[in-house]
Amino acid sequence: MSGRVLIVEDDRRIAEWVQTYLKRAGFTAEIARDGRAGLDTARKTKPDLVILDLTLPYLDGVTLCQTLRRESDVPIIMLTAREAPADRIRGLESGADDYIVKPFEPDEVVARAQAVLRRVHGTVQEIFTQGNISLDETAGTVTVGGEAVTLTQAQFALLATFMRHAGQVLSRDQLIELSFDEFDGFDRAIDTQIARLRKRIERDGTQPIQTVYGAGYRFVAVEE
Amino acid sequence: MSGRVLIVEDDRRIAEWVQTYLKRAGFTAEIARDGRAGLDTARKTKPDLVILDLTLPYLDGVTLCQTLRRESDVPIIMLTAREAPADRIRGLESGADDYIVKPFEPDEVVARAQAVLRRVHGTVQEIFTQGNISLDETAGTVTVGGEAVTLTQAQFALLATFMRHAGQVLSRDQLIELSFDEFDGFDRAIDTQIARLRKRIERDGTQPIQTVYGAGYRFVAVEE
DNA sequence: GCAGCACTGACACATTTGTGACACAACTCG
DNA sequence: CGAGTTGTGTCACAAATGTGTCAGTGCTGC
Repeated sequence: MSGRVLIVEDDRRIAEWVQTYLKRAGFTAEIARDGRAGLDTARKTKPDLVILDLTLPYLDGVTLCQTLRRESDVPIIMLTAREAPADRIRGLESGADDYIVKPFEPDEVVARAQAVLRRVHGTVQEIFTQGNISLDETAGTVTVGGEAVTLTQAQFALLATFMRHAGQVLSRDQLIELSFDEFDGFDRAIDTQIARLRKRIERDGTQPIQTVYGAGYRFVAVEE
Repeated sequence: MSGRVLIVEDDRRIAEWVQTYLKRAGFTAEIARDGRAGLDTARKTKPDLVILDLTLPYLDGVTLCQTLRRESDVPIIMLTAREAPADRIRGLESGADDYIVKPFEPDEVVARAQAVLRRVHGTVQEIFTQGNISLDETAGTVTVGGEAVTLTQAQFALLATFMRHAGQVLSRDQLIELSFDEFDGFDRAIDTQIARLRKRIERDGTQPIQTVYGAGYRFVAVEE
């Protein structure tokens, strides 16, 4: 379950804090620093979910929320500062699907985000393309060079993680953390899965998954 | 990814408790007993992470946090007593990256410390460029004159240290301390690694890594 | 200048450590 | 039960790293 989230929040620290936890939970998260930027970004990137601070420069949260509501049915979670009940009401009236009161636990944000997405969509659409490999999270399909490839669940999750963090070196522990909810086994089990995954996605000598000796693995796009 | 942690906490018992667990997890941990000492130590030793009690003698946690923030971007974890939400907000607003509510499990401190370090070193893309050499810590890649170069872990860590302290003379001991979490071997082993590193990053007579007789080595940028 | 010393570079080697391959057993799900 | 999937153990191989030795170079004091 993943999704593209837009965080509209003027306090950089809070924004990045939320972003981090969302990323760790498998989301892709973008930040807009004020209301106007938030509206622009939302129109352009069409995120799966918007997390919206109530008090924002240029264009306040309520107005932004109403505007977005008129244009799309993107789910919106409102961050309301203080314990001002009036704010919550205004938030929900303006069309938010849920609200979180500051101060909050980051885990709570993740949980609510997942809940809202599950509620609204059932699932979330995600398609990655890197070089000749493309992966559709919704459909659960992978194609290499246009040709369909079948992967097991674990291999699929691994590949998704690789494509989401293309170019980065990922340790076995990171791969486990990012790919599986729960995992029991030594980290060497990853090697086996990587080997199986390689067999299925490598084409005539290309090496999309590189071994970084002593560190882990790295996925890089392969040109046609 | 080294881990030197500074613990600023007036309760000796708690401080040593945390210290023990951090050390066991592979960190190097130092303790300062009050705010002023904390500030001094932080300035002198430049730790990778500061764990900060909110209530401190001489200089309270919030003030210390703000001061540190102005001077550097060292990650800060705040220890907030009890469940005072106001404290958490003040903590985060003053620039802390994360907070932990007392009473806490020592394992939690370790986990958060690792998370914060991962976050800071991981998401913030660290790319150094000096002359024709550029190094990407996230991707684990090095290019010289635009051409990719593969290095081993040790050589990569060494080069990263050099680029981080470009122009400075670094003794072998300093290089070891700054580059490796644990290192077993004589300091002459560094010579071998330097030699191997030079072979890979020198181009037509340039000497990015200079030998300083009797003192150590120095990295200097090379013009095109 | 020059001898003597300390330090560094080069290189081969042995050890250690990490990875790939593969077979097998446990497990899951229909 | 049966097919497919997944983690583990083992082995062989590859890569990396520290050490030892020796030659060469830079300093120092006379």
